[in-house]
Amino acid sequence: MRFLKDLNPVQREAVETGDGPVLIVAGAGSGKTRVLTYRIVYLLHSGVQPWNMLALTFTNKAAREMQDRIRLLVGDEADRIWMGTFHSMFSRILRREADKLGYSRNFSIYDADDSLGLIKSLMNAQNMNADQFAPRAVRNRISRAKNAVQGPEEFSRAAVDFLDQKIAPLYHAYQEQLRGNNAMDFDDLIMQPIVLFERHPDVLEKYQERFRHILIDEYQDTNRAQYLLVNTLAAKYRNIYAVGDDAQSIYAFRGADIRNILDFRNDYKNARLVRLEQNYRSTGHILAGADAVIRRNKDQIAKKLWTENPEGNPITIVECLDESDEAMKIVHLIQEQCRKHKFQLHDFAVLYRINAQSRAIEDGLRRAGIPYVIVGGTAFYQRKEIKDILAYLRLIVNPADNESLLRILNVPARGIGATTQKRLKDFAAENGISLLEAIRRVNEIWSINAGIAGRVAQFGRLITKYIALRSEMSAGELARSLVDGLELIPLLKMDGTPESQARIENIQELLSAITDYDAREGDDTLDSFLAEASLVAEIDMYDSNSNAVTLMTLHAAKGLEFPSIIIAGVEEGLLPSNMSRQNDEIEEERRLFYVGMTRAQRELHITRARYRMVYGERLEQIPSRFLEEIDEEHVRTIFSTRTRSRNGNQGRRKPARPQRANTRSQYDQETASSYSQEAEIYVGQDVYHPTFGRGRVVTLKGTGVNMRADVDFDSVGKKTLVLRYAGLRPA
DNA sequence: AGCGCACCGGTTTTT
DNA sequence: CCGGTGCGCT
Repeated sequence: MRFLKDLNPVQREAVETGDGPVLIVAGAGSGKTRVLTYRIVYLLHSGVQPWNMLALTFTNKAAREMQDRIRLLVGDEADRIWMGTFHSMFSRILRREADKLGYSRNFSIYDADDSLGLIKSLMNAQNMNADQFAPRAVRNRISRAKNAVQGPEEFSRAAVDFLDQKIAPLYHAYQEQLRGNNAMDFDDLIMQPIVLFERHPDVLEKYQERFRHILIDEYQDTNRAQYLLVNTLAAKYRNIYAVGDDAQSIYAFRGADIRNILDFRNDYKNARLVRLEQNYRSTGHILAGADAVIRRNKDQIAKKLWTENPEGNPITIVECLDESDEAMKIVHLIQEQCRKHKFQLHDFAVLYRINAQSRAIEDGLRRAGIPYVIVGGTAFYQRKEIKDILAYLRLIVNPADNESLLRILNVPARGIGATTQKRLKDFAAENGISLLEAIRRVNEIWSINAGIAGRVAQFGRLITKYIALRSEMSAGELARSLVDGLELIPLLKMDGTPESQARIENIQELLSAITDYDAREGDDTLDSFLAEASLVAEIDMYDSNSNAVTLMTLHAAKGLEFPSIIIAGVEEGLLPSNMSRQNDEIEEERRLFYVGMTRAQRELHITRARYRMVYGERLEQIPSRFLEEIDEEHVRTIFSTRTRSRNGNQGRRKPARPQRANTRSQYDQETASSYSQEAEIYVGQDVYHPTFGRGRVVTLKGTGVNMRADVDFDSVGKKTLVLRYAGLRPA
């Protein structure tokens, strides 16, 4: 096994360790991904069949990248390993076994928004005052219960405080509605498999035999339900290989339970423990500074990170006046380092605590003409126009999905309002039928007058038509025909605003994504496309090769690394967030800061502002307590030299040099978009597409993952393709 | 009955 | 600066 020579002795021990429970405590930058990858290759070499492994990662992107690396080492065998997030892997299992749980295999997956909509309508139906209980709070409580594997009954029995007692019947009703809609929420994708395995020991045994080796990445961020699920699945062979770092546990708010990793050796007696402590990523100053911060936390698995890397430059703390000054200083930092270290734009990431911070930074970058990509914010699949179309498609695939139906019943506007909706709902409830069924029988509902009933019936016929068309068309054709039939694009065109133009482009992008998915995956793709679409995270679409600075939250940065990191807004109230009061929450914020610091390879800059607009009010900010925790020897501080008076004409700064800013950004946009580094596609090039054959690139639009090409094909004429999906090759 | 407009309130992080 | 809710108009 030649590849083992790429590993240091400890990594090698981690890779070659025997069967049974294993915990790899992998410090930041210690080669965790490499160990996990080689462990899988090692298992394959020792005779384990690829289909006997289940590898669970934190993001789809991580899974994809790992699969790519394994493929380079062992070839196509890699594709037979089940590798993906908990949510996508278990939704696959659930689809196969859905009937055993009283669902059918075409169930819908509800995201947090869909769940919230359902909870709101339940609260309305039960005349619960939304002022008393925030629907979001109810949803979060239910989600937490599910993460702790509490079904409605257990929850109800355990409910002691007032709020829980109020929520218990809602939880019950919510779960019933989900079942009625043939839908699962995110948490169900973990909890329902547990239920499945409890009720059907034969099914459990089938999967225990199947997945004899289970590997889990980012183990510190698993929740109780995930722990239990893996525990059940691994009970027979006990080959559980968990990799994680307790110091990087940052998802407690979503149910992650750090005890899973801290107690691993209690849960699995005679588990082997390997500590990866040599850091290959960061310079000495950065690592020492980060270590000084994280040392303050109690409750840790003992470890001491070290590195043979050079000391490098000290960590720089840049004091700024306010958020726009901060943005300017970030621009300067980027420009200066590009000159000094020959860094390129994709070598930089700007990290922040909350998405709202990106606005000011974006403004600064835009003004300087520096291209950037944002990870997070409003994810593509969360956009209204996209969710609307997906709701149509979901309804077509799963006619029981009342929630999706309600979303689109009046989109685009058909003159079917709240009152009519209520009447339809009542009729459906009285007769125990789905909303779509009620719509088909709208003539029997006397309270709905003829004019409106006509429009309702028309909607019913539309959906019925597409349900029938589904067996005759590919998913791509169906979606395209639907968008045409709804006349969404002409409707948006009439608006004429830049936003509606962007929406049109988003819709077209969605259509190409479906078409390309079709071309790749073959038949029955609408189901699986919809399932995958609900589970993509923004980070999954992130393309690190684009010629742009990356902006994202500290959470999104987990698992990534960049030559140069800038952490913005390191102030009390922001980092640590003022939502965190108790000590364990402060410790989580500290871990978050630690995660951010340890993303840096060569340069780490931290900015903070003395004043910041919060709630439309200019507040004086105090430096984060975490800054003092970095030993002085690793830090250099640059104080703000500017005075407050300059801020007086801040709002007027824009007209001061509009010409120059505009030309610059136009220039950059052009250079950025006429050439795609990743695919090496440029305008005028002859290309080859797996489905459409030969063609020539006419134009390129967008940047990064959104980059699209108009290609003139010999076979089918002109088509717009999203490069990320299209698989174009230079011909 | 539905739609458009104005105000108000509430804001972390996300599979 | 964004969305949701409530009111008044059509």
